[in-house]
Amino acid sequence: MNVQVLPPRGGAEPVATVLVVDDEAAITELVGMALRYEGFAVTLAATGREAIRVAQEIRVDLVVLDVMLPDLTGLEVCQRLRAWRDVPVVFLTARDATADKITGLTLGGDDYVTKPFSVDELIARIRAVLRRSGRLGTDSTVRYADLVLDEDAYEVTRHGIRIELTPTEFKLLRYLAHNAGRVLSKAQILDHVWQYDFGGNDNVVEAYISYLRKKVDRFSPPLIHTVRGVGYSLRLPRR
Amino acid sequence: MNVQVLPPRGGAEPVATVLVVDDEAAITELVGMALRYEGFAVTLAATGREAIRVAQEIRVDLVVLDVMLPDLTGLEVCQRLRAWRDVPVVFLTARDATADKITGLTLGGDDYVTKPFSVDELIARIRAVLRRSGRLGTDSTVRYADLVLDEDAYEVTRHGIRIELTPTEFKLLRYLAHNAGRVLSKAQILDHVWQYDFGGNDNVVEAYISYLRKKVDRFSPPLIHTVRGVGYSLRLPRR
DNA sequence: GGGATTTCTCAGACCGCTCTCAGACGAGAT
DNA sequence: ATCTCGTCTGAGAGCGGTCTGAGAAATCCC
Repeated sequence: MNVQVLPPRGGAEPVATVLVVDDEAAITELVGMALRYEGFAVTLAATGREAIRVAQEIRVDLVVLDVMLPDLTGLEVCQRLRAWRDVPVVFLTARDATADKITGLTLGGDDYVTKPFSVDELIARIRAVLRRSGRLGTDSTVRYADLVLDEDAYEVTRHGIRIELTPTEFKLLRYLAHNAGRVLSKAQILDHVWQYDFGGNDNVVEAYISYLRKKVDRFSPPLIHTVRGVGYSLRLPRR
Repeated sequence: MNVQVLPPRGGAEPVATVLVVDDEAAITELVGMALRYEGFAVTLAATGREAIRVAQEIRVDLVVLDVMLPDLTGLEVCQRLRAWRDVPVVFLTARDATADKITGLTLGGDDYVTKPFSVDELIARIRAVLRRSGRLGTDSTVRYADLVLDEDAYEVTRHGIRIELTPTEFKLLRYLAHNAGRVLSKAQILDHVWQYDFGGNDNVVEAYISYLRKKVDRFSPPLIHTVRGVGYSLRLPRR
């Protein structure tokens, strides 16, 4: 029935160990909470030196690294880590970062995400980097019924027919697909899919659900269902 | 799961330990009483600091946390608790919300409920969060005779046939099902199923029982029974 | 810089849901 | 049988959640 792994991955061993480095506790909290829920083991650090110390003590599969830290720059931390052991990195950068600061960040299979980011987007990037580095399975697709969503190629098909989505539509559908069968409230969707500083109201979720329906549920059977007073759910129709 | 367990769960050990934090004694009293009745062990706190102190002294499985406390915000309390030990949280927020749009409340598998809430709704959310965090069985269904009620999917079936219910009908049936075999007065039902500030009269319960009968007791045998002068009961017919 | 695309807001329409009222119904008492 | 009181239920008003088109604002991309 449920295609995807829905429960928060019980007692089994973690998917991977992630070190989250940022001087803002709000950010490390946010990211740590979401990663733990997704089954990752998480360690937090507030400074570059602390990050390096931690990375030498425990095995880390990936580092989420703010480029602006109080003591060292993200690139310096990255270099010192790499001198010790090769570990993939996802950088966090300010939105207005100039191009020259960003170049070089994505070398070697790394990636970067600009603040303020959407939590789910960050996790998707983390997964993608882990896949590229061979630390996770290589399948980048999510499937539900005849819907196929390729997270690396940003492509969606139904019945094998290509569906063109805008970035936000894609993120919303990805979140729904990852939680297929589960009812998701508008607040939940806003928390995961939209940037963490989004201040608007949840009508925007209704609007995007409407857009998605026009594109994705043009085919039958409809997969996007409203549960009035509760939220939305991606699933096959029941009877 | 325990559904037919009717008495307020005798001497056995508690289902889980819940810390309820709110500066309004009326709220902590209300919630505490309901939780104890459901077999939870309950501790109350009126301030953020007190909550943190308590959580460090005793093992707590879940925290019910008002986002507006006199000393700290709910998020701050949450952050400090998490630094100490990972514990799931159900937040209480004001509905009118003077733009207290707090995001991220649902990120780590946590949830929130807006005031004024219905007591049973809050308890259902608490159960759901405990289930997701693996601190309770993972079965989200309640069963009685051929009636199955899935609290996560918001779905009800009888004989495996889907029954469409409105939100209030669903909550009422959930309350009846959790107390199957027991006679519940209209006042009791109003107190648990409706928001605690509901000002109307009992007739609304009669009306909803009537709706439920049309949908649920369309099948035989009838499960919803009137005990004249006392209340209602969900059970198999006698003799 | 300017055009195209995307995001977000707003407002209106729609319609399902909630709750009330009032009268019908029925059980139990006398 | 009749009365009384509690319960049931149809009708309907009002509310509120959801959907969607239109357009403003932001962003992207060449």
